[in-house]
Amino acid sequence: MPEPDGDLILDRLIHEPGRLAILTVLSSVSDADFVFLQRTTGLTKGNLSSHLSKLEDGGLVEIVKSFVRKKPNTNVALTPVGRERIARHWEQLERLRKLAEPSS
Amino acid sequence: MPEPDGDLILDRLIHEPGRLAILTVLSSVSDADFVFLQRTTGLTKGNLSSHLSKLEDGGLVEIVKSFVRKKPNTNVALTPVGRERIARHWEQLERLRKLAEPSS
DNA sequence: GTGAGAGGTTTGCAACGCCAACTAGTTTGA
DNA sequence: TCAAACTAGTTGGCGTTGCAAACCTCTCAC
Repeated sequence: MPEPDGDLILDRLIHEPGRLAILTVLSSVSDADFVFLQRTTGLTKGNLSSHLSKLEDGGLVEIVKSFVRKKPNTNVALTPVGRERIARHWEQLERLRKLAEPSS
Repeated sequence: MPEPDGDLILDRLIHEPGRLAILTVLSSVSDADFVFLQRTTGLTKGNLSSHLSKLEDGGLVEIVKSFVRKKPNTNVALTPVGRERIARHWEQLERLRKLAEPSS
């Protein structure tokens, strides 16, 4: 089965809209806590929780749990790997979009 | 539950990598047959078939089946609606990507 | 006619996303 | 003081999806 164009394979872990939103927010803030992410992405708690687990499993983010003012606090930040992979992902999308432009 | 940014909701029908690839190819060629799409997208037949059905159900593409040199031939083209929706989708992605750029 | 190949479609299943329900602890207030 | 309400998440159940393998129908070469 012929590959389409070499490396135009989109990373599903990143591509999923919910996670893309999370990663996008994280790209611009260095780190964020659960509540902040929930507000900015519009995801439900459950959703956000499971997406974060997957991103952590994939090594894209680092999660640090602690207690802030006696309440549980989940802090999330991109790992260097995550930062690189999301950058690559945007490049892939850009490349794909270019293909779609009929030179017009 | 607060909406994240109003209309930054990604269209899942379009966003799915396989279909994004199909739509991207179709954006640049006006119409294409099954085999051509399979080659350019790298999808398997089964996959391509089911994705095309979904795109058709969603009104994004028009599918015309006929016989070419006695063999079945499936021809696919974007509908005006499809063309518009994929354009909007790229806009949404662009907006999202902009959010990720920390002004650097 | 028989085998190989083209051009797809259908099926079966694992993985995924999503919401609702639940857990664990804290604050409020009667 | 003790229960109701709130904060901050996690887990479970379920429907949907994507994927590849198996299958189908027809054609052509021999």
